[in-house]
Amino acid sequence: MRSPSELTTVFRSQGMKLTPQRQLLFRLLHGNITHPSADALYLLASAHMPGISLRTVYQTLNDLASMGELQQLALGTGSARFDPNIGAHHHTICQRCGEVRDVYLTGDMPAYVQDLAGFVVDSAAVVLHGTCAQCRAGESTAKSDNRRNNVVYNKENST
Amino acid sequence: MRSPSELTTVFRSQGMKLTPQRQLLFRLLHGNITHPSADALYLLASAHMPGISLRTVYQTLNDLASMGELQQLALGTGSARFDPNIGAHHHTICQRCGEVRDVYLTGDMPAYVQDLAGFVVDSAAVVLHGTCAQCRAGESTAKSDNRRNNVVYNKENST
DNA sequence: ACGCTCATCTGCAACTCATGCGAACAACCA
DNA sequence: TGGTTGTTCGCATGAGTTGCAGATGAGCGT
Ligand SMILES: [Mn+2]
Ligand SMILES: [Mn+2]
Ligand SMILES: [Zn+2]
Ligand SMILES: [Zn+2]
Repeated sequence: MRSPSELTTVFRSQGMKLTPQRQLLFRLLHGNITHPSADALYLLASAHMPGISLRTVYQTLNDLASMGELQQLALGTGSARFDPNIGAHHHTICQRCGEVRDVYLTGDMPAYVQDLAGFVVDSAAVVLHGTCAQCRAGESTAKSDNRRNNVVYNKENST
Repeated sequence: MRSPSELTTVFRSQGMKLTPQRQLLFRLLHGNITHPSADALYLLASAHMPGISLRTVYQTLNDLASMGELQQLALGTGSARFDPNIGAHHHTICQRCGEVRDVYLTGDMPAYVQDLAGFVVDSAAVVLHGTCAQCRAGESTAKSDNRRNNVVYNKENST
């Protein structure tokens, strides 16, 4: 995803308005490596702008995704995850706490044993399911519903 | 997934009952390569046993999945897909019609550029997003909601 | 600065997919 | 055949997401 100031230019050039809600979400998403869900981002945004609506968060996430500024990940955790890192990379997901982290693989996909019967591949997604170090260390810190905890406001984006 | 007769033995040995609903679903799933959703399987089952409930289909799919007889795929198409093929393999998914097909890859995953920071991998899933041959051929045959059509009762399992 | 206009925001209803629940049912065994 | 108990079914509920329409306000021309 491009920087908030670059997005400012892009949005203006498309006749779109620069609302405080959008500006906040731009800042919260830029450089965010937590792969937040819409709800997680909503909680985070609410701390900075009480009253912002979940609907607006969804709206903005969808806008950014359809503009190609965000990648939408469907990892089967119940809710979609959004990723401002739109470069080629893959993910690990902890089956216990839901944390998603980036993984960069060497080389390309292996060759196919069978031909794909005319199927044309647009993109390949590799998802490594497993358990993160923190969850393996202690059960006490890893509750079943701490999926929201993995959204940590990274200092770089702080006001 | 094991054969219906094998599952009969397994279920009985676990104190579970062999209802007609379960027997039908065993037959409809065995060798089924369409990766049906619960709803798609429900529609198929309803043709053979009018009155069977969607709830029972979900129940049986979950039972089989937790017994390790089925693989549950979260491909982000809106609903979970169930796969009686529990061997190591991967999938293509057509972004237009939702068709899911098996893909077998040569060799193992590429080595990781970065270490996984203590993350222990249980399984790796590769999903190739793209467009199937049929959808590329003609728009006319590929409506947006023909996701249900991809469940074809394969002759081998016919009564 | 002011007012106009139209994109946006917000709250709520609706929708899809999946599960919880309890009464009716029926497979299995004695 | 009758009783026990797992199963089925219908409906309510829940999570996640989108549709909708009135209120709001950003951007622009004056
Ligand atoms: Mn990522
Ligand atoms: Mn498969
Ligand atoms: Zn974890
Ligand atoms: Zn297709």
